Amino acid sequence: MDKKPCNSVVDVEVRKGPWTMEEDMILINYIANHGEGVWNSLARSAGLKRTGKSCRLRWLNYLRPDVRRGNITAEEQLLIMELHAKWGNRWSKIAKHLPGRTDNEIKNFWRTRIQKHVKQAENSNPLMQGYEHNDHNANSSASTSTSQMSGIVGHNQQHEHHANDNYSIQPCAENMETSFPTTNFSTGWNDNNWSMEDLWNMQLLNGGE
DNA sequence: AATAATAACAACCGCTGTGTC
DNA sequence: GGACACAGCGGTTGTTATTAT
Repeated sequence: MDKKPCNSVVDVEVRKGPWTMEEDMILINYIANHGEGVWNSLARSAGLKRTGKSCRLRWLNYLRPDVRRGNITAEEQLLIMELHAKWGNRWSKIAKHLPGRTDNEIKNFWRTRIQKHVKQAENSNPLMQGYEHNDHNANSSASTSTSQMSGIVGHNQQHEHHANDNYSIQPCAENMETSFPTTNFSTGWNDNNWSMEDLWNMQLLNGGE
């Protein structure tokens, strides 16, 4: 990392909140031409009124071409649970074993879906009580937790059918492959909701400049 | 149909580790 | 070795969408 005198972006006007399509385009174009890294200066050079941190996060979690979105498969769920049982909240470490998934996505998935069911299961089944402690104690038995959690996945499926009609515990590398390239994460259209395909198509049309 | 409650997700914040000067 | 800037991580919050009443 080189260390140059660097006027803080914070001094200037800093935009916060949801990214606009225009900002996304600027970021994509800039990275396509100059590559990623040195995020603070990137943000300035690209003319984005965002912090480098914000740019990095947006790129890593959302704009990167290899980011997979939506529909976490049953295999991925199991893997997440297994790795979480092993490592605890080491989201980035877990994410490395799930190609295309981001730590943020896995973290959100865990907190919003799995943890909820763990709590429910705990209330109805004392056997589950060891699991949540893995949040704080990553050394608990992985195999025990995982096998118990499998039941939860099944339960989860019943509630998640709207999100993934293909849920079934069977080898679904095929599912993953076929669904990935055409995955459209949009749930609707508004100023802030466009498909990555659109953005990348536009980027290509612009000739990357 | 309107409203409230809940779920899901995107983004921000604070902290820590690392490299450079 | 200390100061600084950047990168990365994990926790938390805010917003939007969906479901239930």
